[in-house]
Amino acid sequence: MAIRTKRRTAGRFSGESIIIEAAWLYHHDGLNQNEIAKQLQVSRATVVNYLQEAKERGYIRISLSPEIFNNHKLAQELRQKFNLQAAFVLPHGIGSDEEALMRVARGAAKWLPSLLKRGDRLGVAWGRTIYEVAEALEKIDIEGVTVSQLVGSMATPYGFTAEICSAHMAQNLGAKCINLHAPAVLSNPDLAAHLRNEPIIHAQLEALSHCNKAIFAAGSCEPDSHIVSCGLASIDDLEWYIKQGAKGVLCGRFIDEQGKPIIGNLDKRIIGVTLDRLQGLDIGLLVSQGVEKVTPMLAAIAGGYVTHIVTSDKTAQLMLDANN
Amino acid sequence: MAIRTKRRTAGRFSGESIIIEAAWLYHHDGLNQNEIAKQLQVSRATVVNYLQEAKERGYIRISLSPEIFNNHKLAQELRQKFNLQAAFVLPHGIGSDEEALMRVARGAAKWLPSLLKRGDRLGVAWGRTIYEVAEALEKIDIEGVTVSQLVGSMATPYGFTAEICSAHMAQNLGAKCINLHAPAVLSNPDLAAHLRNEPIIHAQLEALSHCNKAIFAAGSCEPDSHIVSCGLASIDDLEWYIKQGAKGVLCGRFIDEQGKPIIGNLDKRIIGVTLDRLQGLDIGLLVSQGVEKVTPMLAAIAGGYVTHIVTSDKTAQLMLDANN
DNA sequence: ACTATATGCTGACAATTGTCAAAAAATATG
DNA sequence: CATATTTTTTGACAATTGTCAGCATATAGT
Repeated sequence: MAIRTKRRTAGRFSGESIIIEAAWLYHHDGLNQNEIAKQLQVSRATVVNYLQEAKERGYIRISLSPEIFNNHKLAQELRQKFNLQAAFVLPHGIGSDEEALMRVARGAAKWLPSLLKRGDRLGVAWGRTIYEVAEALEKIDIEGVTVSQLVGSMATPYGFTAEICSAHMAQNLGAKCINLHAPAVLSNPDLAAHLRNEPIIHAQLEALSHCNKAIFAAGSCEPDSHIVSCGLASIDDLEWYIKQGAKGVLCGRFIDEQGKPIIGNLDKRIIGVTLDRLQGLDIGLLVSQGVEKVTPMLAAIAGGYVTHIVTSDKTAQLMLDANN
Repeated sequence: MAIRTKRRTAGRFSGESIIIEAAWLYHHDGLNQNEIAKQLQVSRATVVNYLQEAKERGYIRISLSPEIFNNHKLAQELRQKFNLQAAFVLPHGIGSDEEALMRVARGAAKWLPSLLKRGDRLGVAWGRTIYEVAEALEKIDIEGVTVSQLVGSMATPYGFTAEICSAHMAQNLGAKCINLHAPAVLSNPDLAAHLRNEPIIHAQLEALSHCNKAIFAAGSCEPDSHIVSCGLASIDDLEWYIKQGAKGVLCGRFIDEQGKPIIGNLDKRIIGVTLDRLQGLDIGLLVSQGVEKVTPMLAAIAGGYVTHIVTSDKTAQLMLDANN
């Protein structure tokens, strides 16, 4: 009785499994299934079976270029875990945190225009990151966009102010710019209250409270935090807020783990948007990067201020690893 | 005038190039082009374009499992470089040369049946490798196959002889076996000549000269070569042939670099096939493996005796690297 | 501002690939 | 040695994917 191999062997060219031969001809030599069927003397349907088996056996690996797609994967995971509309994860790269920040800022700048459409009113916060986004923006022109400065101005040792952030952004977006002609923080609550009632300031605050989109960064509550080094808060202020459970800073306001604003002495002296105005926007774009920003970012997300996010892969991974 | 990015940006989910998003959805999430088109708000034709660009840009890598396909690739290269009908390259593996020889022999045994069809007359040479092939053959039954012993018998220290090689092979193939009832080498040319004219031997030699397929190994010309250790040739014989340019041994005959037989004292005393009979066969299956076999194998191929080859990846690579 | 050129997008059609039930072949079983 | 069971192959059809000419939009040049 003739005993033969069940499955046909290729024989013709390679002696190896006909499955490997089919996979080779298809993926390496680029033949189509008909040509392969003819060459291997089987039906085309059989070639389909062989190719599927080659896939199942793992002979063929379709890998998505990791450095490109890993970040995309992280973005999807961020999107899912935090219920965001969209996320953009950039490679941290091998360089310093400084370089990563620049890359994230450039990424946000590249993305921002496609998130805006005519008639939008964009609120712009202030900080190093936002400044770099504004600088990195290529000059484009979307009709009828208005940019609003979300917090008052501040003299900084860095040479950039809230005014410059929003002005540059408006300039590069070809947008109208509404600045907030007031200091970010005053020494005295009463003065702040009076200033808020000044007609010009009142109008500006009114305008920014009608923004439908906003771009901001998360600030950390660590002692070397920006909010202290720029002079907005004193070390004592910071310690007080931390004692109250502050986990981050958003537009000059301290927030707790759930993203709820912590109202304290400082808040009464600040001229700027209140956080309730930043909830439920069409787009709340959080641009931040770095280990120390993870907790603040999570808090901001928990508070419902964020619909879109731009960050680095490293930061994204830390956010995903955080067990909450 | 509104200046926008030329290509639509995905915006919706990832901010990254829409091309990456399309590639991701297609290859990772397994969506089809219609679903992707709907999701990205473009036509399906555009999705096709995106996917093609992703391929061109190298975002998607389809790699063929190297451990599987490398040998297939080597086989193809052998086939091409040496103008062979087919090649079968087996992994040398991490073990000893002994193990590799066994693997190659088993590979040849697995392949051989698919190379035979009814009515074939298969010439079988002799040697360690061929013996292992005969042993490894699974018992099958191809009608009307005849196996011929290509060279006379020889007492060997290994306990296998040309007779056993061909007999086992015939047995496992369910084939008729024509043995050569004579010693492989005689001490005296005249005696050999007389023996060749003996009717029974003459008939057997006549039979084997009508083989249409043959299986053989290549022997090396090194001092520890099998042809010496088995007693077919003396060291003096070997040295004489090497001086004449011998590069290998095929069926007991010395060949030069071009595969041409070198006729010497020994040839007149041998009972066995002459090499001219091994040229132009339907199939000449060379089964050999090992560094020291590279030169003999190349010589055998140059002589036109080989249409099919079974070897190890290591050996195949050396053959391909040889600059001729 | 207007036209020229390039680039990207689309719809309609062509080609390729996937599915599935049934036939054929191989193997197991009574 | 006939029959049952499993595996492999196949043909016909369905779904998916690829192509290409023409259209729309963007950029460049004057």
